[in-house]
Amino acid sequence: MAAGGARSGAGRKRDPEAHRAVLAAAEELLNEIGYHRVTMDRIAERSGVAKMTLYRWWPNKAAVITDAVRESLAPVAVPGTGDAVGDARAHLAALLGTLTRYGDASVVAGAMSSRGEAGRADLRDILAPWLDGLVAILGRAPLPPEFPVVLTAQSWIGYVVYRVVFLQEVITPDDLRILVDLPVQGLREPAF
Amino acid sequence: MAAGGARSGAGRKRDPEAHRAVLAAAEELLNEIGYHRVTMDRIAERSGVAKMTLYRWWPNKAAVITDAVRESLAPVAVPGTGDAVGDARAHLAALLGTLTRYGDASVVAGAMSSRGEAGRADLRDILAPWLDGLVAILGRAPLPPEFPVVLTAQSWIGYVVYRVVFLQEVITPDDLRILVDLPVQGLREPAF
Amino acid sequence: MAAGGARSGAGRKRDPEAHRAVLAAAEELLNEIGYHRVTMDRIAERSGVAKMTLYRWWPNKAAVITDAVRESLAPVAVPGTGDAVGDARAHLAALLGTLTRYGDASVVAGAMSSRGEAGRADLRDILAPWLDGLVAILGRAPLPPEFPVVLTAQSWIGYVVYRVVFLQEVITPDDLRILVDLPVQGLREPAF
Amino acid sequence: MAAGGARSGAGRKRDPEAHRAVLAAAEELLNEIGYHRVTMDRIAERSGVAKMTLYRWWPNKAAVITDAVRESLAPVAVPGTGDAVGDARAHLAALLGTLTRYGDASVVAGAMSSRGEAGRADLRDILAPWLDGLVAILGRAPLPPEFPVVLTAQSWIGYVVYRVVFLQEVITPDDLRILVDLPVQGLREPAF
DNA sequence: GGATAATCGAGACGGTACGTCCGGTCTTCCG
DNA sequence: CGGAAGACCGGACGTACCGTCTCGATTATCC
Repeated sequence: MAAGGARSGAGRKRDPEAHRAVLAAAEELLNEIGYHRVTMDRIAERSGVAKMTLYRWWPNKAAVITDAVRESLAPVAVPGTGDAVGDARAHLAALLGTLTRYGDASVVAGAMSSRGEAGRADLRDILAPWLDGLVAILGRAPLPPEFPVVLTAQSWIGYVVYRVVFLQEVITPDDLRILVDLPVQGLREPAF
Repeated sequence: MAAGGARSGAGRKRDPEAHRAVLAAAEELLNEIGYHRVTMDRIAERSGVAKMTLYRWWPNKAAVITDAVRESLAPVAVPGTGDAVGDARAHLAALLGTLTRYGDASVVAGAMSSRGEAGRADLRDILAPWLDGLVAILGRAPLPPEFPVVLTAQSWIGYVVYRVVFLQEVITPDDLRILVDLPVQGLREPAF
Repeated sequence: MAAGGARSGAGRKRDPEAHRAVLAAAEELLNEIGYHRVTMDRIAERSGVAKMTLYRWWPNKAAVITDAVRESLAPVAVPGTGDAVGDARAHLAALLGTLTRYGDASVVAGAMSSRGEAGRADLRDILAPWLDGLVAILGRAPLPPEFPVVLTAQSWIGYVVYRVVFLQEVITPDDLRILVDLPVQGLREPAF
Repeated sequence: MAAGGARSGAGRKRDPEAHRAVLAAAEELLNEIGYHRVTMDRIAERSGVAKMTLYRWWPNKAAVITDAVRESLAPVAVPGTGDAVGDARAHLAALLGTLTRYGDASVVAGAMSSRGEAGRADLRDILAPWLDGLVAILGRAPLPPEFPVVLTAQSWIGYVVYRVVFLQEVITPDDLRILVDLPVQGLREPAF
């Protein structure tokens, strides 16, 4: 227009409450009815946020769920008792608990992946702290410098992901004990 | 009323060509446009088979895709050179090739899981030969009897699945070498 | 596909009951809640027909309503008592009744027009029988051959449409009597 | 809406330029993309006026368009040559030009009607000067006192509205000549 | 060979969710 | 303190896909 007027910088601010309500509703619904029955309409209804607003901030359903899951996960706390083997076991047990928090973790993971590189980045972001934690634990252990710390941690996480997320099998504490001992035992108790 | 008439056994026979055409079309489409853009209608159109016929033989889309994937995978050939470590590496490399055959393996896996227990059984069926192969290879190695053969094989497969399917990372031959050496090295070169 | 199979001409037949139910539901809703509150979803729900089926047979809401209106209108019966003036009056009164059948005829007409040429063709189709009727009535009257029969009929219909549809005014029987007498009176009672 | 106004004393004065810009933008858009594709957002964007400001002055979209149309229409000038028949023809020709100014006049009319009584009042306001003009012209003609002046004028306007707005037909000068002669000819040339 | 059955291609159908669009209201900040 | 900027709710839109359901035509088997 011609006369007077405000420049940019104006405009209503994004409602943080709406953002929070959406993620909360999404997470509740995920728990209650499972991924494939969660609907954008249902999220909108439950959160009291208009569907249009959902799509203003998230490109699609998978993105909302991803965000909700990430938000809902407790921050990863790395145990530090000094006993590397025990810490690793505890950390993996915690990861296991996280991965079984939602019934159909593999469906959720598939949904994330379906968003392409962005989705996989989300997946990496979610799993990265766990890897870092294991690496830190192993870093505190008296291992030879050439020990493949990262790869070991990856194989542990892989074991858990593979059995629990992919195959929905049950991992026992014993399994974790043996798993952690596997690469380290050669170092601790050299032979049989 | 009971005596007369033709009894069962009559009727047109199932067309085996239709079955083959469906799986071929499904696999092509999976390669070309990715899981979530494959539709039953598209499979029907491409294969020249009526949609109704699809549903006569498969309960749903995920089942068709699962079958198509299973069919398309080369039969698992377990190497048997006698060198357990080399065989394990070769076998894992082959698995790696299989898992990267379809761009979005994790989406497919998620889709399978979304079918519930039946889908996970399919997933297990597909992965079981690989596990069995590794177990067989390890069984031929000079390992102490209490060595956790199955768990070791699972951690290997887990490592590959986790990095390649979940995170879409690249696994190098070196990675595989280190991975396989990890649990075994303590046995071969007892101490430092 | 390869072997066996049916040729074209097959396929489930269009369900005539669905077609009928849609138009009935649309007409009911039009009467009950008015054009702009009629919704494709509501039509679908009321008729028990899937929304997708609506869009298979009609391009949009306006087309459905147009069809419903056309269907609901009683066939135009041209009176033929021999008294041209009386017949014309009766015919116009009937038209008037038709046009006030739906509260907001001009909204409906606007909706039809919004479909472009196709919609205007529908409008013409609906009004054409009324014009033809008046022309036929005038054709039976003892008028000089150069009398502008069609134009007269159009001016009569125009009068009714303009006042009743556009302005939502009330037309009295007296109005109609005077209207019809207007162009004819010069012929019947030559001068004043 | 027309005048509206700034209140007493304090505060910034209402910007008349904004008012003008809105109506100009609305009218341009109406010409360019047609009624149903004109949106309040587009009017706001084109005019540089905030949407909120639109709704401060006009109750809804139809009102803005109505105002824009009314503003854009040239003031009705009633011809007064003394020749009633010629004047009537000229006046109707001018009306015809006005009604065809916007492609989809019936859509606009429908939109106005959709506002209920208020909208129809707008419609009447727009058309009233034309009716008054014709009545004035007929009032200057040497007609018998009982001649239905208003009804005649209405039938003329109705003829034009019906054919041009409703059916989007073309009206020729000849049509108008015959139309006007119709009710009057009986008076001028009593019989055949 | 004729009746009986099962299969197939074609495609309409009910249902459900998607992602978009727009009308109209409300909030924030700038000049 | 008026107004531009723009987020927000509500609700309809038109599309896509799933899995079911007729059709009519096409084989096979059995009597």
